[in-house]
Amino acid sequence: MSELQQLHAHTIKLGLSTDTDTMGQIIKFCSASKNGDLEYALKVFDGIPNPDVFLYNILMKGFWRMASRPRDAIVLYLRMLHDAITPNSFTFPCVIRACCVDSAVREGRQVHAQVLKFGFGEDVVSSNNLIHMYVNFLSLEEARRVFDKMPSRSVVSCTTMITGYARSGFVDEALEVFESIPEKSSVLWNSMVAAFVQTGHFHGAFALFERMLDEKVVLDKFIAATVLSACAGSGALGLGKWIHFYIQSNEIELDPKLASAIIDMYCKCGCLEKALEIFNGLPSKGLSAWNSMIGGLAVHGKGDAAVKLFMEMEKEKVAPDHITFLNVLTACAHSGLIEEANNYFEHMMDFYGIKPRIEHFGCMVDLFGRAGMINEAMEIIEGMPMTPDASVLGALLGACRVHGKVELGERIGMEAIDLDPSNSGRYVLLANLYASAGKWQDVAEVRKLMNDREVEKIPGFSAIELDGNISKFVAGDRNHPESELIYAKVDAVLESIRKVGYEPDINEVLHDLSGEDIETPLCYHSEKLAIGFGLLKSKPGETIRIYKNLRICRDCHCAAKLISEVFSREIIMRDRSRFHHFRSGECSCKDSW
DNA sequence: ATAGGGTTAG
Repeated sequence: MSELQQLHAHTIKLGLSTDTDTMGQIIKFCSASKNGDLEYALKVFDGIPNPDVFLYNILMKGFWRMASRPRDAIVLYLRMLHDAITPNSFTFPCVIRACCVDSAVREGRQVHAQVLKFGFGEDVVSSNNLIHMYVNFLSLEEARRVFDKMPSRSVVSCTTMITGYARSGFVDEALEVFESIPEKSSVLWNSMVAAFVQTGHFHGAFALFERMLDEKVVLDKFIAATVLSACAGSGALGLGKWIHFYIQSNEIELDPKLASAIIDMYCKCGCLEKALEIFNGLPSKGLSAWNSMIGGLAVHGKGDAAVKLFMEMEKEKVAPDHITFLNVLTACAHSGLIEEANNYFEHMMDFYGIKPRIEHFGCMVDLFGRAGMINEAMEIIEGMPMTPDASVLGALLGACRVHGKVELGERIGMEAIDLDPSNSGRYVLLANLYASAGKWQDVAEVRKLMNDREVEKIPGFSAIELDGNISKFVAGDRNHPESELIYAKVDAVLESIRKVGYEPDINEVLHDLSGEDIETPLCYHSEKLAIGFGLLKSKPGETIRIYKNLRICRDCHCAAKLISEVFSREIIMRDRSRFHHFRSGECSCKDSW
């Protein structure tokens, strides 16, 4: 910047201080390069009597890109029109983006009209930015209308559309757009893999990734991060390790996001030690790496370690963000650290000035709910500055179910269901709550409501990976080719733990939280089939890792503890909300989940 | 003439 100022002084001496082209270069440097200075650019701009369209464009770019002042970019555009300067094809991408990041919906639509008025309706870049803007406004129909009207769509148009569909959960529409363009770039491939991941279609993500490798598309750091998140989401450790190895052997740069994706993958696939090893080995730990590691310790029930790591982070002067606190609070919730959570909740607001979001309140509700402090949980909900959403109420409903608060749970459950009628979990929770109180009539009514509304039940499954192959089991499943053997093993295993006191809890069958089919005998729940298969196929002493998409049921939890003791096996099971490490007859969750 | 668009973690 200092060299630039010297140069600027020089140009003034030469009498060029009002020369548009020369000043254009100076403003371009100030408002478009990394170490520029927007204020300086503004001063220079103000000294120019008749700025041309290039000057306006480049300064608008500076406003939204360098200074995050999108509003000023929009104002500058208005001034430009007022000065009767005709916009060109470079003008609109800037203004549209400014409307987009400023969430200026009304202005955005007006700018769209002007794009057409000035004759840039067929400009590819302007159209792509319009699509991006409407996607950001969550107005997929308008985005699609722009997309459909384009005389020639680029691969960028498709990528933007796919990303938009994915964010709103429309994976089929995304796939249709993906297949519609023959020349696929690696960015496009990545956006489609990410679309599968974001919508929870991990299988689709892996299948597309394989197809991508077949077509010899280069596996870059973006795709690596996306596939790692798919591995994290589905517990696919084998593939996750493969990607990690690939990154190392191809010397792909470990940027903060990629490092965080690797750590998160190891955490979510049950390898906490490996995650710590990578975390500790990072030459410089970005905020994202700290966040992932704290979050990992949280879901593994290591609240103390998570809190300690957070303190270390403060010592290293890394500024935490709202995710850091979400993870710290989650850690406290899963370890029953009530006082610490209260302190950090305050600390976040008072010391760091971070306003709690709805997720933070949800976390506090969960914390008190798990600890059976229902009144405190209620107080959190009543004190929230925003309307509680279904997930906050769902957390309280879960607590009511566990602690037998039938009346409150009934009221909260109804509210949560009304707010999000398509979420099957809340119906199941409410039905379980009624069942535990013996209110069978109400159980039947909830079931009927669910049927009438055609709410899709998520089938519970347990998955186990052995030698890189993933086997999936649902309750009472006989589809596995070795199913005879597996069932015999399960029977034998249950017999041997019965000798040390296992008794199937018949009463719990009707109101467990696992979402397994109620008709299936407890002894063939998917968790037990997966454990049986694991014992059958692995060597003595090897750790058994299981992934369950819903929450583990109470009876399976009890059985797993005993199995870990009788068979001297460590069993690491990830369920919907956390990890359970079964070892020597005990579980790391200390029976509160 | 100069300049513009899409992808990844928590």
